[in-house]
Amino acid sequence: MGRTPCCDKNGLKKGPWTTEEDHKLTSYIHMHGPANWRTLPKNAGLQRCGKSCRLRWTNYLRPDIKRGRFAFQEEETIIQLHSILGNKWSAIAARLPGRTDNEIKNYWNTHIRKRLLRSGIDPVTHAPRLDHLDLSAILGNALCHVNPAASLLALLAAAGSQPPPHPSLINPELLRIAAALASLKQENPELYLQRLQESQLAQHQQTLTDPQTTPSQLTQQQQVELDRFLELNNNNNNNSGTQVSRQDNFVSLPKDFGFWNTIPELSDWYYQHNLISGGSGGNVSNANSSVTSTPLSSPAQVTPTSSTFLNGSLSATTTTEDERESYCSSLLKFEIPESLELLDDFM
DNA sequence: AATTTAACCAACCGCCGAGCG
DNA sequence: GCGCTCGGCGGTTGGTTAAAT
Repeated sequence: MGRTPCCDKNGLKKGPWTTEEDHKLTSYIHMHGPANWRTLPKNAGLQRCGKSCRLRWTNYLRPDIKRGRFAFQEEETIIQLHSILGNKWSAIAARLPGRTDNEIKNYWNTHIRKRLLRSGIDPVTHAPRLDHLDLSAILGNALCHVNPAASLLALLAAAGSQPPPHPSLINPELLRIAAALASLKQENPELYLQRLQESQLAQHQQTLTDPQTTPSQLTQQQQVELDRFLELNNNNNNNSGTQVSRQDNFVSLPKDFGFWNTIPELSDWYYQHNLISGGSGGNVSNANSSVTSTPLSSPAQVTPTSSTFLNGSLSATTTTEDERESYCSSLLKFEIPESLELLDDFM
């Protein structure tokens, strides 16, 4: 009944592999193929468990493994896929040729996760998180490179305004608006608070952070998200320099999304001017009206791809920590249409 | 120069579903 | 149909190296 045990662990070697062991394993698999891990160690002359041999082969010795540092594009893909798939490392690895699940998992835990946290993004939900936001870093960056009005953001956040300002405010133009909002808060705090209370942000955030357990198989929704992402990636790769139609690949900003909904007049103004869709206004049809967009109903908010937003300013092969971190921050910016100047009237 | 701390990553552990006997 | 193992997976550990004190 059943099978004989995979291996008797007594007397089998553990720990790091020697080059001699690697050579034995590689030679055997080249001759016989990676089949029947139970009998492989004995046949190959290895004092190892079959499981250990399989791990060594799949994670290190396999000839198609791409060693070395992750390319920028790979990192971006990992972040995107993780936002859709969660900690399904094998599923992510299946879409990154040459990378193993173990390698991706390690890289996520030691690099990407920390970088997202520093950028104020929850690495689990991929949503902006004020409690993880390094405000001093953002403030410093804004003061040096963007616009002093960023300080208003930090001040608002530090003052505990709820819900927290959306990171898109890091954009200089939006920072200008933030300054006006801060002024509104100062001059008419009751109206300001009323706007905040009318927000449905909490409800939306709950849908973003629904702590459901992850099944071993992809859910139908995850598969849809993944297909959408892969299709978008293919389109971007096949049409370099050509922006993918958001109307086709993204669902425009929901009306109850983030910061915008904290100021209903602001979001209404956008709808009325057809800058975002889904509300009383029309679709995103204006080429200059790429306010923001997000895929529909993902378990976590998915950030747009770099090719959509960076205009090729950052090469796919640039890999320094500073550049990557800078890119993470840039993901938090959105393009603002010139017509947004009309907001001055609104203010 | 010595020690401590942090970062990295290969390898192990334990669980689970599929499938064999 | 049942018991068991295999193969795969995600989480965790611990050894090694680099950086900081």
